[in-house]
Amino acid sequence: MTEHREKTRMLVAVDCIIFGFDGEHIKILLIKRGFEPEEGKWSLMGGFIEAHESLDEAANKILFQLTGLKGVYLEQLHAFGHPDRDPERTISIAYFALIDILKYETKLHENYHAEWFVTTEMPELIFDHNEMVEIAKQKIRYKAAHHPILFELLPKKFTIPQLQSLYEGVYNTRIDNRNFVRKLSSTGLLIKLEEKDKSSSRKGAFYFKLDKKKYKSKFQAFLNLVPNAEDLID
Amino acid sequence: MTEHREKTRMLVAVDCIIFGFDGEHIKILLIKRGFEPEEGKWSLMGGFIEAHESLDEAANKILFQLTGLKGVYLEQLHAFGHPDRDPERTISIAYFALIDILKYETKLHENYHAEWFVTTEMPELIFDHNEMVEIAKQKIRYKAAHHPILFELLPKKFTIPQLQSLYEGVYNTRIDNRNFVRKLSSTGLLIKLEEKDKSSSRKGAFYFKLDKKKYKSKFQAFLNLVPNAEDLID
DNA sequence: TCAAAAGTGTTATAAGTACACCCATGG
DNA sequence: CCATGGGTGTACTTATAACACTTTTGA
Repeated sequence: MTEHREKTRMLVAVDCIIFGFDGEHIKILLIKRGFEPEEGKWSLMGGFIEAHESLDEAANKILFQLTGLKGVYLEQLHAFGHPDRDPERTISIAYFALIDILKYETKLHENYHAEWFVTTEMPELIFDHNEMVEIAKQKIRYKAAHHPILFELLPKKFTIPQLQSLYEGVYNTRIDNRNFVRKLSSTGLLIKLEEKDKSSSRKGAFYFKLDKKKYKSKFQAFLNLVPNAEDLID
Repeated sequence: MTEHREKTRMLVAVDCIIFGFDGEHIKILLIKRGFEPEEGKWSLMGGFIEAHESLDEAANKILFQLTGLKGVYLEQLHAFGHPDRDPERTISIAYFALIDILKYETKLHENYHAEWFVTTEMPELIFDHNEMVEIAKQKIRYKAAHHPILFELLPKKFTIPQLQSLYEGVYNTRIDNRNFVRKLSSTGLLIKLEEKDKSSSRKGAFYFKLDKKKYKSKFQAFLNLVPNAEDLID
């Protein structure tokens, strides 16, 4: 961008940190590499940027290759560029995705030897991928403290107990159920359905769905669903 | 990062959005390009990543070249990679810096034909640099609503009226002085000095300095110095 | 003495937190 | 009929917002 000194051309990659929630735990989708370098080791799904595509396009493509999903929540996280982060000089732009784990097509697992891992029990990853995952977890905790992104991890209809255990999982803390419900309903984001989910209790828990209009309009508002959401790092 | 298809190597650049505050306005430091491409037009200061350096190192180097400053606030903003953002395919990692405009060595202006511009009266910039600046302004508004980053723009000693007009400038709003002072003192970040700044009133305004220990420890805390800090975009 | 900016308190409203019991149901 | 998880209300504390007058001083 400035004067012409020697211009070093480099590989530029995109790596995706894909989060899902199975009703109990936050999980990350990893692949066991069937190719060099580092064949046989676990890594994030990624790929090189091609000449014709933008970063966002590349990230969406990679996400689609592994999950079969389009139009899901995907956000640029950070660019990583330590000279020795990869055997050949490569800059990687990391993205994180939040997907409904049930929409994910399990068949695609096999092509890529992919597997979901609970975020607290992850294998060693190649290159700086462990660092990327840590930064992504931090970012989600930071952002979800004020914006309703965690809904992206849930199916269209979900129960309050599910939602609460999602927040409790992300923040590794117990949340008072009465305060949680009050804050939730003050957002006006939820619409109560007739139907109940009877799968996890005799009484059953009512399903809710998102009010999509309000969701879009309040997406940037500060919601504060998480108590004591201080000391979070961006 | 995934299977070997054709690997396209690209130029990777760093561009710096450098913010300063002159006591009245937030300003951005731009250079008039003395080199191709786009010679004679205004742009951000930038440079290509070299083979041996990390992204942060490159950004710090570029900042130093233009300002003579080291160790100032510098944060990665976003990676830009539209295929046609630049005549030759280039990925640019944008950083933003917050500097004390008085520390800046004016001599360096001349080497680069640099000039400070009020953020509301900026010239047309090359490539996607206008977009970068917009995103940087947004980011600062978002971040400064909860974290005390704006102190990075002030000299070691500063007055409350200066600080307030800084916030008023960033958010383009008037802030109630009594509420502002109360919130400020509840943070415990400021230490009152004996000395007064007599330059802008007969009465004079007391200088304050940052309590650096508390500043570091509270840097991640949510401070909420900005009223109605909602509807801010990350 | 007055113009111009600095500095200071109170009250009302809203939000957050802590806390414990009843409800509905299937087995 | 009882064990299990779902659902609800109240009182207290804290934070925020609105609001106007007095102080200091150099010219």
